[in-house]
Amino acid sequence: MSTLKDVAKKAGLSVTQVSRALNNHSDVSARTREHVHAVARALGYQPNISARKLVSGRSGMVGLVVPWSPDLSSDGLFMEVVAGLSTHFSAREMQFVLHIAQKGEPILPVYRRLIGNGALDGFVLVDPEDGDERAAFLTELDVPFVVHGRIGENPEHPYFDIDNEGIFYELTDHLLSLGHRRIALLNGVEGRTYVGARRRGYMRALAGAGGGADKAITRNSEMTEAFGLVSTVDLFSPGGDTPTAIICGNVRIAKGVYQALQALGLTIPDDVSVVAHDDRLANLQTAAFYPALSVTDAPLRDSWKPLAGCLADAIAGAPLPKLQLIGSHQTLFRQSTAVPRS
Amino acid sequence: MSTLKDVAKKAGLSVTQVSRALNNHSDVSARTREHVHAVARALGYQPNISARKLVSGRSGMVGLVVPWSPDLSSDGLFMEVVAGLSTHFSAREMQFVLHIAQKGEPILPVYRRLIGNGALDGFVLVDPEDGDERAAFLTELDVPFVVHGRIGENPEHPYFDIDNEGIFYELTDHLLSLGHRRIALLNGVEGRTYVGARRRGYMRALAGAGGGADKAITRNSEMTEAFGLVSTVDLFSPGGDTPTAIICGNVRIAKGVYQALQALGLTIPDDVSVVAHDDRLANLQTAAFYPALSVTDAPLRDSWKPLAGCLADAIAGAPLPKLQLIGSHQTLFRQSTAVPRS
DNA sequence: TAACAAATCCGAAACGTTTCGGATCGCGAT
DNA sequence: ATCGCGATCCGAAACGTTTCGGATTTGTTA
Repeated sequence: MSTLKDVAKKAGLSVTQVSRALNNHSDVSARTREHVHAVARALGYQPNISARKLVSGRSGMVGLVVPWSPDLSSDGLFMEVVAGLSTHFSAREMQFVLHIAQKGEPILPVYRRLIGNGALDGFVLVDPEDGDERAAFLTELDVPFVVHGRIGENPEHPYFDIDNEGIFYELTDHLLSLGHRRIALLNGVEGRTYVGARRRGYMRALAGAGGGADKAITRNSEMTEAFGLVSTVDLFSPGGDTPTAIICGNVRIAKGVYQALQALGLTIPDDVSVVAHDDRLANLQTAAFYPALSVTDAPLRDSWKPLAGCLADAIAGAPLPKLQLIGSHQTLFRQSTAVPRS
Repeated sequence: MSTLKDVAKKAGLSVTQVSRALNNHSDVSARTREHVHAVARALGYQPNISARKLVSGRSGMVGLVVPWSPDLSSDGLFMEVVAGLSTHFSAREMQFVLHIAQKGEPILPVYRRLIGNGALDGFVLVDPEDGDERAAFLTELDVPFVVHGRIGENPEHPYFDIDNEGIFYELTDHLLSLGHRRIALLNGVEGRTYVGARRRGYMRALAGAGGGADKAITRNSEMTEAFGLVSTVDLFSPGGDTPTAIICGNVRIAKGVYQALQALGLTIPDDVSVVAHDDRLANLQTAAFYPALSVTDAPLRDSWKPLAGCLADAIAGAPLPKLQLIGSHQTLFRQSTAVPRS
């Protein structure tokens, strides 16, 4: 491995100037900078991140810590997350490392170890929960991190999120404006921050509509096809809160709902309207549903790049307002919604 | 973060002696060593691995590099590997980091980057293939690594492996000694080192037996239930090399074979004997098969500890013979094997 | 031509650890 | 008293990088 000194010798410059040249610093002439870069490339020079970290406090390594759980592997999602983040940090010449914590191991000490030995510059936090302890802990220790989602009302932390509340307001409002008054929401597991945001959007829309629409009908569960199927059957069982429209937390749920409604002999959208939010995770083409599913569309895949950028900026010391990002979404209303049967 | 200097000041000793005390070096009295440890604990001292790496050349971080592929997540195996290795490196106060390479990205430059910047001390190599380029590359660069499996005839690299050849010799020999002469082997995908080893064991046993047993009947594929099912149907189709016994690369294959044989109206072990190697990965209880499946048993879960130990020793500079380990296995012959129908 | 500013460069210190070579001390043997 | 030895300690150098403060060169203006 060649060092800065080697490059300096070969380029006929001081170590100082070579360092500045390679880091594209200001007071080095364009000519020498190019020359230094050329020499460095020729020698296959790579900066030693340990030395760099020691003096500058930055190693360029960031991490993701996840507790081991069996469904890490079952769900294809996790690998998608890792691959996506890895890709975009690489593009910024940063190293992304994954640390799987042991089963049942408390998570905070893991962060403490990883921070204490000074290997990592910052962290990505996924699957935030209400009152998330990790964010509080890292804030306390003044360690940079970015959250995929938002924790609490007015978050003081860097994040990338989509407007979950707004999206579910839109979905609910769309159905309300068609005339629906009994609208069910099939939401995710209580405790996840996005689940609360989605509920708030739904409630806010209901509260704004007249005509006795303020009665919430919600179910919470892991967002699976089975959940959609089972809760639809339940909702339409005698004595139930039979809704005229169903909002699904994702497309998988919607698939279960479609199956259940077909089995129950109910048609979409004549008997029941169905909408969903599509994160594009499952390989389900919503346009190919029959009838074509009305959705709000916000690919989760689009998160990794802004997340990586946000953490990089946070480490570089950007001010908070620049580190709070909201992704965009599209509204695609198709054939699965209509005015309710009188 | 408190440093060595802080600990030294508080303990009333020199930095040198504190370092030696914490690393359990020889020329420090038992009393001071305990004292230093106590002070360090009280201060929550953690060594800065960057500083350590810089001077000693060791960071205590090791890595696993895997190319991204969709079936990383589908198969539960991968997470099992990561969690297992992570656990056992943690136990040795080492950091285990996972690096997912991008889809289709050539893998050697990834290693080069990871080595060049000096972050990692060594690597674990999994899923070795015949003539594996990674091992050659790392050997060339003189970077420590351990292979889960063996590459080539007389490997010059550290490894932990099971005796695949011996195991499949045993399985084949067991069937031969019962009188079988037409024995099929349902093996994994050609190219993986263990697949070759298993084939060699099978062939060696066949070659040693008389009576026209030297005709190999083999199939290669991903080792799934479907593979077992399909190839059994194929083997017993008219004009096929109808065997009297089947050796399965794992228990999933065996499950498919059982299903196929039942569908074909053939009974185990009267019409066909079945054996398998059990790596305990799938949650299939071989004793609960009907009839109970004869297996060789070598839990893959038992690999992570020796693998971690082997890499740690390799980094510490242990001689090669101490770094080439073979795991043990058990032979459990049960009710799925019998003498062939005359 | 002198003076000054801008551009470009460099030496040396610093980060936190390990380790080499030597220092100090007590103590029994010569 | 001297020597040697083991046990225990310490100062200083080194690892490869960034950065502070100052030095040198170049170009421009009075």
